[in-house]
Amino acid sequence: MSLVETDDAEASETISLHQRILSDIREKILSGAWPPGHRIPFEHELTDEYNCSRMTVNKALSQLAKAGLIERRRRSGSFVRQPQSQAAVLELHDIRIEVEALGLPYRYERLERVKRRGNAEDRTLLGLSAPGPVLSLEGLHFAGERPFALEQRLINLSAVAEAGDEEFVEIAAGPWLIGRVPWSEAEHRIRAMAADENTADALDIDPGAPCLVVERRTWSAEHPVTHVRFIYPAESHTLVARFTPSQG
Amino acid sequence: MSLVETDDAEASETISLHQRILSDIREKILSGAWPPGHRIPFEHELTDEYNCSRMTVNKALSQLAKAGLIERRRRSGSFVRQPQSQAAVLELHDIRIEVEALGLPYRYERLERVKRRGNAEDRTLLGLSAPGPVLSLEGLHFAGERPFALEQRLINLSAVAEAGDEEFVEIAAGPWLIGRVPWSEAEHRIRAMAADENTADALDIDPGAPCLVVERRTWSAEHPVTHVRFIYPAESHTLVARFTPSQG
DNA sequence: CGTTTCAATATGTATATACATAATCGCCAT
DNA sequence: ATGGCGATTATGTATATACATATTGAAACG
Repeated sequence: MSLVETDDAEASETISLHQRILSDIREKILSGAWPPGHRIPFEHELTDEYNCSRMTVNKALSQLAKAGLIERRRRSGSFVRQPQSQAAVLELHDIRIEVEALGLPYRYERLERVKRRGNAEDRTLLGLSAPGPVLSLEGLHFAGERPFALEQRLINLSAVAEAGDEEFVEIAAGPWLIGRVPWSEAEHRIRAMAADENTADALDIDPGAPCLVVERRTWSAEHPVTHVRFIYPAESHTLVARFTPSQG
Repeated sequence: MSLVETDDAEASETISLHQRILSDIREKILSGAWPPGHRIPFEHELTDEYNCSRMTVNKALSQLAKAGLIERRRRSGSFVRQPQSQAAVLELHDIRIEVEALGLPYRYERLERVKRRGNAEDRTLLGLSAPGPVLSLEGLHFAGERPFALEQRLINLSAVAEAGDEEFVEIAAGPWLIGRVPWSEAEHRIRAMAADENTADALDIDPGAPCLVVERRTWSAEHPVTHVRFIYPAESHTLVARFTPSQG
């Protein structure tokens, strides 16, 4: 592999030329040295600068373009783009992980489990057009002795038939579904809500207390799989989302 | 450009071979035809299947690997990965856009503007180590006649000196900052909160009513730029985040 | 003067080739 | 058996080359 030794005497890392070009340009843009609208050197100029072939430069620039940092125009060149609509990446971990990250013991407890033919509300939540069997689950996630989150879930049994045979007494359906369902799409809705009687009771908070609600609908191969609603007491949880322009 | 005609008699699109390989494999994975753990054909096999060079196949597979859909192992081949921790992309638009998308007239009204030497709280919020001048702003975003969101913002004047000369009476600082600051990083925190006296008063809701709070800290070239807190009455706003496995 | 045409140019896609690297398998010697 | 060693193999990176395509600027033309 043709690698490059950085001139740093102390820590001479070996990174690929591709990576070097990429991070060089990225740095110029993020530092503001090349402001939005600035024309990036032509491929043939970078070819000279880095003493490499055009393909290598092209690959790096294409990647930056795909990441949205630059815009490429035939015959004109490549230009630093105007910073775009803030899009942030929200990592939604398994609740067990989140709780354990707090250094607290995790426990799950099922409250309710009902198998039924999906009613109108079920079908709306799942996004099902035709009626079919669904599994409705309610459970509590604990951090230590305190309720951490209330989970209300619907599973489309037409899509995941085996789920109908599971009891989900001590394991939540989330981890169970992972690994049983292939790559899927998801839509999340995040909002605030006042705790109703049921919720307040389950979470051991006052009725009307503010809660953070995260709802997730999941599809696999175009078929609805599950709808889940997590309700967190306001104090217990903050979502964190990061935006970093195209790490690559 | 070497393009490929799809065999579809009706709508013969011309897409690049690269794109075709990419979407073919993507489809196989998302449909579950190639479940997690499945070994993808070797590059030389795909080379045969698509009758193209290894470079073309390699580029496509590398892209899928970068997107996290597959994992590549030297000497062993490429494998479909286990679906990862759900990471969703959260689009955070300008509030004006959001309001206008609702078909309501938008208006911004400044409530307060204070220039001061950053106190301890300011510095914590901004992530500033040294003291320095800051601009503190409070304003209301209206959708029609109803308050839509309360904005509380700090701007690090050491990073954006010109902001000190702006009044921000009728335009919010957000749109003003875009275009004046180069590409930046951001961290968002999302939580629920009960409205305090001030907030309830400004938003014309009951004290204690649930609110959705979005806080954003922004850095440009490692320097803190601004900290902003948006407070939405629970009814007025839902954040939507999507996860789609690697559109490319 | 406006319009059309054409050549120049930067990027887009693909090929064939080459060698590096990491991981694995099987062989061999202990 | 077992531990090490080298050959094999699939991927990783890079090159030189070729031609396609979109766009621009200038020349040619009416």
